[in-house]
Amino acid sequence: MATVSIKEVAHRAGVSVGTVSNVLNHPDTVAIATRRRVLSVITELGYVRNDSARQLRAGRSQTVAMVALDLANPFFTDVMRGAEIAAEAGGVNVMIFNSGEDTARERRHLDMLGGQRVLGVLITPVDETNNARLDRLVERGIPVVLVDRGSGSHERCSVAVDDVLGGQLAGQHLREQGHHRIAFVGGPFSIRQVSDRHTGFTAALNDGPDVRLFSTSNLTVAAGREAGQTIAELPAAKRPTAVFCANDLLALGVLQEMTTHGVSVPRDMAIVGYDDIEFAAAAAVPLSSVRQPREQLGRAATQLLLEEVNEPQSHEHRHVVFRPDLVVRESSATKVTASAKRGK
Amino acid sequence: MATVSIKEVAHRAGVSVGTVSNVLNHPDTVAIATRRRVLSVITELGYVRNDSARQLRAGRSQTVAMVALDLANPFFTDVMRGAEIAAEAGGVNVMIFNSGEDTARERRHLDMLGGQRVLGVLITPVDETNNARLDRLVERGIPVVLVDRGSGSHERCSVAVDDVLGGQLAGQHLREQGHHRIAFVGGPFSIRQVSDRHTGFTAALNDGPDVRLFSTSNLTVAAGREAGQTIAELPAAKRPTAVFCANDLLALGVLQEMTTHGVSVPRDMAIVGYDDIEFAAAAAVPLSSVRQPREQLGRAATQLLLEEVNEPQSHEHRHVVFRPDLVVRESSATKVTASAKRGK
DNA sequence: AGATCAAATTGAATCGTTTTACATCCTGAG
DNA sequence: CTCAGGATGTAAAACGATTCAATTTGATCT
Repeated sequence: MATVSIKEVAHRAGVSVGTVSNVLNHPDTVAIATRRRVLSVITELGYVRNDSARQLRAGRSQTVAMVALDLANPFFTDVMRGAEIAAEAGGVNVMIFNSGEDTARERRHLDMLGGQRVLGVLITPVDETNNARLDRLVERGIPVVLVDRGSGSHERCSVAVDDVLGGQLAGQHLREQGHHRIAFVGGPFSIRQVSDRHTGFTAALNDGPDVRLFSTSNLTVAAGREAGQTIAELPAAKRPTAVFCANDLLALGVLQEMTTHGVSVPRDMAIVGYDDIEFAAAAAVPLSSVRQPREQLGRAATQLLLEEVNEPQSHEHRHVVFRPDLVVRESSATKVTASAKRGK
Repeated sequence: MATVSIKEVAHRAGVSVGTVSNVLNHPDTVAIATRRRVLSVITELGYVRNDSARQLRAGRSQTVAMVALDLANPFFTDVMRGAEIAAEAGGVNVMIFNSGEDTARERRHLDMLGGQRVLGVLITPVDETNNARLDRLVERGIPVVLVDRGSGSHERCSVAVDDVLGGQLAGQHLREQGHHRIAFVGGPFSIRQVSDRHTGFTAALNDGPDVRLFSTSNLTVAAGREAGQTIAELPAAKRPTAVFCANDLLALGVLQEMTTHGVSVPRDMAIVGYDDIEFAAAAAVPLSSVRQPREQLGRAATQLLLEEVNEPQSHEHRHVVFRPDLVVRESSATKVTASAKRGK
């Protein structure tokens, strides 16, 4: 309960507070004997530096904050992991906050971070368009990096993954497998990711087969099942032989419905998802999926942030765009290479 | 860039710093005209309180920390959500940290939290046994609440869910369904949750059928599939007609393998999982599962913490144990009530 | 011994708030 | 007209660390 300060340590060690501080921050400037004495008093009293005082003096903290859109989504926990790794390498701490897609909560968090004088903020904002609060942080010298929200803005750095390319990869793959009747399952198109993936997908098939669109109202397994049922009930001759889904949840729903209706995957129907969530590999028929380098995303974002923190004047804002890649598994393999590919 | 302080505001408003502080903290003690003037200067200059200074003065922050064992696990994100709700109600902030089951990382986080003088800590420690660092926090007046780690210790509060009871619920349920050959899939037993669930399960069946044990080396879908294969390949006459799995991932693996081997669920085989993860309801055959009140866990933990913070002297440490409940879905329903029960 | 210089240590100022004891002003009661 | 006492407002002292100019100490060289 008695919180012990540097002054008390100094007194007990028979030195001045300045010396104690030096032991902590510039150990090489203090004589070895003194250093040892001070250190032993420190452990004896259980002294712990008061970071508030430290930060007050320094003018800023040693912490960056990540404000995630939805921590229940594994995408963000992976990004977080990457951020933690990069932060550790840079000698700073990461504090995680969760906006839960709630503007008010996001606002509260940002205000608080401003008051805390954090080093910088990594954020996937709820609202892509109105970022006044972020601008205010930047004005006050707190750099902000956007994650997975590539507003081409030149005001700040951003990291993102190329969703158009992701769609293209899926399209090329299915085309190479010789499919002619192909469908896209996904929606709503107001979500940039969805429309980008669709755009890339159709582009890859532009001189080939038409893409039939099955629009969904959200990105859940249930929605996938609904679409899957519609598809499975089509007469076999008109039914697509391949489906690309805007995310893995949809794909899993479609897959289940195919199984239920006796449509064999991949023989009668190839399926490709997006995100490569953990369950993709663990599905009844392991699911092909477009993988995003999520951890890298977090690492890169943090590195950009620290760069800006450390060289504010020479820093130029950059927009890093990563390439996703396609993980082919049984659900879309022409020849079922089966267990060999059943990775994790 | 020019970070503006209370002094500047005071100067521009033609008052003393004390008055500005009062406007912020005791608005009713300052004349309405002055208050307005000060407030307008504040917004004009974009002044933001420096929390470091505030905390230094106050001796503590207005933040509680939650150190999660593994944020990639939805269990903890739900607990987190509960904690956030309760914290908000109590007027404090929550900072989330992730130890990722890594002792070193946990240690670093705890040290940092000590330095930050947080109000209190919610934690699921990596190591159940050695909590010296937690003791040190407590000694220094920072209360700690254990989450899902019910060390009967009288040193601190804890919240947990009764896993023995959870196992019992599953056992009773399967017994009521008239099953005679019953199996338990799970492991390793060094994990308390696993052994508790097993204990409760066998207890519920003690005067009835024997429980055949299929031990796994971890709690993944892959492990579940392995066990499922073994089970499915038993001659139908000796094969269990019901399986209780130590968690949902195992259950999903078992379910897949049954489907593959043409064993109909639930007709030939009932399956019950544990955790009620989001995918449980979305599985090909919606999965019965034992649900833990995870959000409540977080809420309760935070409330205990805040209680201890606010009344340190009168506070008595408590151990709150929640009751899980069984969600019956198709995978274990005698009569398939089908779509009616397909709720998310 | 005295001068010189590097190494070690000190003391005070500083960061931005909050708080407390005190001063000032004003109003209305006596 | 005076005075008590409530409203307002102020100045200065904390809070705990870091830093920097100044000082002391001690060793080395002549």
